[in-house]
Amino acid sequence: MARIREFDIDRALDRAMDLFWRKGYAETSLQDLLKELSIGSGSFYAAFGSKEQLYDRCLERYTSLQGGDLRETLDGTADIRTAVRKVLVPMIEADLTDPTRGCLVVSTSTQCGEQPSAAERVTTAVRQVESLLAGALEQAQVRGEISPDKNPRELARFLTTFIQGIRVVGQARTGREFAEDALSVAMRALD
Amino acid sequence: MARIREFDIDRALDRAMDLFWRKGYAETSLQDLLKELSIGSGSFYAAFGSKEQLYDRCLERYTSLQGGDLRETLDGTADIRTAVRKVLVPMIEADLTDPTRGCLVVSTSTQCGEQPSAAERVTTAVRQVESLLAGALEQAQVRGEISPDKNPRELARFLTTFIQGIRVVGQARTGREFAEDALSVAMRALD
DNA sequence: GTAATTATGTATTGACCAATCCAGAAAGGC
DNA sequence: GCCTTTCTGGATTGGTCAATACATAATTAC
Repeated sequence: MARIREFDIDRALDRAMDLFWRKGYAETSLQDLLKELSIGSGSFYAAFGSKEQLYDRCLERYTSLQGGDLRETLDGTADIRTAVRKVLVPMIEADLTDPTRGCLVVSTSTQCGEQPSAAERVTTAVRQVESLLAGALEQAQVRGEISPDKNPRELARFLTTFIQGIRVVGQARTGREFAEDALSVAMRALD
Repeated sequence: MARIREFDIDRALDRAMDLFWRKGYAETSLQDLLKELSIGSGSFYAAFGSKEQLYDRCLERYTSLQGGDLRETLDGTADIRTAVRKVLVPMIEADLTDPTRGCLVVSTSTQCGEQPSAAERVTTAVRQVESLLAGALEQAQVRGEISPDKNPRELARFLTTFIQGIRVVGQARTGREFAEDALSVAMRALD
């Protein structure tokens, strides 16, 4: 019927997501993207519409991947405290390894406040984290790991907020000890 | 000796800081700044050097003002729990009133990772919050408001991290209840 | 093989960007 | 009044931006 596309859209999305993640929306120019994806502008606009639309798809992909990871960790770990640590420690490590990267949701929330679709995705992402944590905490409470007088939703909202904080101080380069001290206090909220 | 400057540098700095705060670094063009400050480009570059240098001065001003407010609240409030609430509740309220504004330090940390002077100011700002909180917590411990087996520095690092998280979820528009639930759990860390 | 359709990449568009230039204005020294 | 100095703001610079236009290449249907 017609000429077939020479590049893999999903691979391109992954690469674009990674570039936005590293450089941020404003600092990533179209030329940067074309170079990274090794395609021309014709192909770019035919496939993605615009830089803004591509960013939206990348953000969607990011939150979907992050949500999947979170769900997997929470579902696959017996003890809730171990599970929460399994979620948070890799974040601390990631920020130590590469402080420029951070979290795409956090940077979107500060950079794209004027773009409605991005703002909506940020809200959804935070709500998703809240809801996954709340579910895991409820189950842990049923298992008796969490005191019956705790409120799982409150705890989930607290942990969600704390996670965002960890991503910020991670980028602030305050070091491992800082984040680990904060984490050890936060963990006691579950007791 | 020579012609005197027709605008007040400090007033201009305040207005510029406010503009950067509302729109972010990348989204604030030089024309925006010139219009906001009601000056021409000649005066601008004579007074501030460059957009980047101006941003740095605005950030310095912001952290200095925020630090002063924090110190004042902590010093001027007898009970540490009341003091911490007095710090956090207005932040929650501010994010509800104007979710686009957020915190200049948080947005700088995600936007200006490549600019060394900005990154350094972010680190300093976070360290300053940590240190002010640690001082207040130590005093509270001496007064007997905080259990002797608590570590003030750990608590300060925790609260500092949590504050950054509050600023992020504030921009994520998850609503008042979310932030207040998170806060009520966080406060129990002091018990 | 020809027509129809879509992908590709270069060249180009108009807008905007931060920053500089420069001619003139305003101030004080003498 | 004149000279020196600094401020002022419009005009201009060179560069980059996202996006489009278009000629060409590749593919399938028939």
